[in-house]
Amino acid sequence: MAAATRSPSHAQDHILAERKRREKLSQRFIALSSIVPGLKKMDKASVLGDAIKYVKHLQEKIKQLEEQTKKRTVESVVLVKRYHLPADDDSNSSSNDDDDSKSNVEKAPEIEARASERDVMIRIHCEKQPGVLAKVLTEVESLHLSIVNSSVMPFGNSTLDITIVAQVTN
Amino acid sequence: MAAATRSPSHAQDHILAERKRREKLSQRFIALSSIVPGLKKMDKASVLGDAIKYVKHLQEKIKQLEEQTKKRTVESVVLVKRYHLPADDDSNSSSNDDDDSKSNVEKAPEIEARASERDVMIRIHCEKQPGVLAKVLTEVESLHLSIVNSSVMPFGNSTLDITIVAQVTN
DNA sequence: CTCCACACGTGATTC
DNA sequence: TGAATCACGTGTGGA
Repeated sequence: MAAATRSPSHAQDHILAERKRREKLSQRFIALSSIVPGLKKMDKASVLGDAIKYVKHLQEKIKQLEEQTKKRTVESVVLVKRYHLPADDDSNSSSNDDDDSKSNVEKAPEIEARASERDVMIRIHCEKQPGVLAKVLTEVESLHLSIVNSSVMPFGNSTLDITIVAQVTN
Repeated sequence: MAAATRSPSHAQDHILAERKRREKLSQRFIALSSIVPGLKKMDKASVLGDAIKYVKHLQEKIKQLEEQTKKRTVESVVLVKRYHLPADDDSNSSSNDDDDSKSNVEKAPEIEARASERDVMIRIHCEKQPGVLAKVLTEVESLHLSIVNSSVMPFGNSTLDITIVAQVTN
């Protein structure tokens, strides 16, 4: 009850440890205040408060941006159907997993087709991948089509625009 | 120097104020730790450290998402409406239609344009006419565009599909 | 029993 | 002069 902390050697140890703890905290406070923009008051309370407000703001912004990108990607896939590569398992795929931090943004290729007499035109706007042209061509030829003309154009950083004209072989 | 805190009435006031300040800080700490996901240690130091790390992560993510949306937004397809070429044809419409085997396909040229970064893609689906390519190219070049790639494909009997990739020259 | 983290009261400093 | 903030040393309680 009376004398709690004896052993003067460890007493000084305690005060030293506590001093170190405070220093660490102060350091973290400084670090936190350095990455939060628009800080007017450097109070500990203000730093914490503004940091909280800032984090909430960032979270909200991220949510909005992710919705935007999701909508955008879905919005530009309206043209034809979904592209079905062979050799892929068909699964139910109604998984309701919520997001992880990094969600892969999948871009569905836009495919447009039109026919006139014996000619068929296929236009594909997709991501630039090695071997995609050959894959598409073989895919097309595997049908009743003989390719008459084809053109591949790079567009932007990572996009390809493939135009194919083929004729039906009956 | 000697006696600092006079007025014993205000002495208790001081300790009270300090107590309130601590309470506010603790409250903020709790609030901060509640919005930072994946917290294992509830240490003040750990809360601060993880909050710092989390804020940095959010900032980085926002930067990436904003870049993505920028590209996506610009890349959206814009279907150009009826483009009236400076061709001066007074249409003798409707009167004597020759016996077409099929219904009249739309004669107005379809023009589609999309942009990504500095690249602009223009696709024209129109009737096959002599000199139409040169006309289109000069038309495009007369704008702020330098042509990077172009392709012309015949399609069907009397249709042309022109694809042009150009870059804005500012 | 030894660490570790916390809250407390208190003196000093600043506006 | 107050009011408000800070760092310090210390006691205490939980792993």
